[in-house]
Amino acid sequence: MEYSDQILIGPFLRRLALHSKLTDAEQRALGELPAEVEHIPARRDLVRIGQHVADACFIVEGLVGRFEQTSQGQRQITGLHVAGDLADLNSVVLPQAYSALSTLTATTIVRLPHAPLRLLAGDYPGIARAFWQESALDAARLSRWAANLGRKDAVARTAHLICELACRYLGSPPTAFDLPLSATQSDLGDMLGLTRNHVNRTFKVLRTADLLTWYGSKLRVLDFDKLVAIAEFDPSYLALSSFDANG
Amino acid sequence: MEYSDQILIGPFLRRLALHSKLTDAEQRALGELPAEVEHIPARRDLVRIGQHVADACFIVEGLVGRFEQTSQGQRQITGLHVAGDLADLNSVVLPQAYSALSTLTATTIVRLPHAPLRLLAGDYPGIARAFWQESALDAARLSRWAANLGRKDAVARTAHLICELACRYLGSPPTAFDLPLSATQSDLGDMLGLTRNHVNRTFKVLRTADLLTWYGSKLRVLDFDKLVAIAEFDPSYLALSSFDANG
DNA sequence: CGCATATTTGATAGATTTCAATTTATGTGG
DNA sequence: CCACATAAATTGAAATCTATCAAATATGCG
Repeated sequence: MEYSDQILIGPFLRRLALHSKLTDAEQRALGELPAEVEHIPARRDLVRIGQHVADACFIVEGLVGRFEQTSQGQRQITGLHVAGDLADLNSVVLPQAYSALSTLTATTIVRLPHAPLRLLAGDYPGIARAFWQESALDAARLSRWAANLGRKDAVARTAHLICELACRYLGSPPTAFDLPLSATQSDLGDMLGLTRNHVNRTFKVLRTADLLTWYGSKLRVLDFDKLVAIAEFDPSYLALSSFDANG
Repeated sequence: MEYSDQILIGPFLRRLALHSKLTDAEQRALGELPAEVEHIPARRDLVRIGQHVADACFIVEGLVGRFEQTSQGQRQITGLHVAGDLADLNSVVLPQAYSALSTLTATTIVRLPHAPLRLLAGDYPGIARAFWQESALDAARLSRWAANLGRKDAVARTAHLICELACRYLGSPPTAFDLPLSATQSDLGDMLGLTRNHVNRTFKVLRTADLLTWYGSKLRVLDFDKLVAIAEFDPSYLALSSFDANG
């Protein structure tokens, strides 16, 4: 165990508390969960489709994607998890995985066994509700992600992805900033439902319009507001405190 | 009140019991929820984006869609709810709606106020877990829906939609059957991320291949297995008992 | 340096949208 | 039952977007 549990789970606790009111006892109970850090390289499966999962992955650092795959080997990323997310909390109530979970970058995680999570949810209604709410937010993000794939062209779709990621990384709408998006353009294609080839062209368009630059595997956003406009991005579905209060 | 509550909620109870074990007391408590039937015409909003919702909609009969919409008036349907679904159970923990909910056909619903649902979830851990699980299944369907939009062409996408709907209507994989899909091709376009124009052409392809017929607003599937093959459809994510057991 | 991987670019084919028009259903009032 | 109005389905042609194939250029790494 490298850090104290409290420090690890802290960001997630803050996130939960943001939407749900947790009593001191509930917060303490969450903080006492067993936690052992694991360092995982990029491009590794945390969960495979069909696997019977026995723990949920808390992301300490890094970027993790939710993958669907066709038999042809085609992949579609349907959601992302950043530091502070409890990536597959769903698995507590659905142990059989219907999507895969893979690291996009080198990632530090903590595996939280289902058993104590179930006990917590059973003993503390506030925790049960907070967990359920996380799944509901997951669904809200997935729904928006689907709308993106269905009804926006490559440029707007890409802009929307960048906006979502920026807000979730920073917790607030930024102006100009660096996004540690160390994913390849292939990965971006899997997120956007585009070929890596077309991702490249699309980024070129955004670069030419002076909306962003792309150096190394880091993205610098130059004009967030214009990206928001192109993407028709409305951050309220992310339920981040910086944007609006949420009951 | 037109029917007894038990009869109304019955299908949903059976669905819940399919995944989660509920005690007799829990089932009884659910059965005692207040229930008043409402008949709603096609093409009406049950929930608008941004609205602060105070009850969840149980679908007794009909077809309801989850809508995302762009400012340009473009719409994308990201999921469907059929008879027996508790459509926006999510709203119990996320009262502010991030997606709209609209009827696609004439629909009979029961509005279940949040307050008693919250009490039930607080008093009975089994119910809390069952509700959470419904949200998790919602997320699983949304993820697959997104993958569909991102990585399949019009024909495969359409085939997949039909397969999902068929399985959810019938609860089991059918051979040849009628699908009461009384949605216009425009609505289908909103589901599939296609123009109504291209939906029409796509159905023509499926018809020409003798996979289905389309008369009135009813769909007859002629070759379910071939549709499954085209769609690369794997029903396990629907967690219907007829396909596989689910922990 | 040499290799592997990722990015960039070009040319072409294919899929889908858009615009436009026609035909076919569906409903409504007389 | 008919005439009419309206909405939906069907079809066509052109424009646009994206994928596919192929190659060239960077970039990182041992």
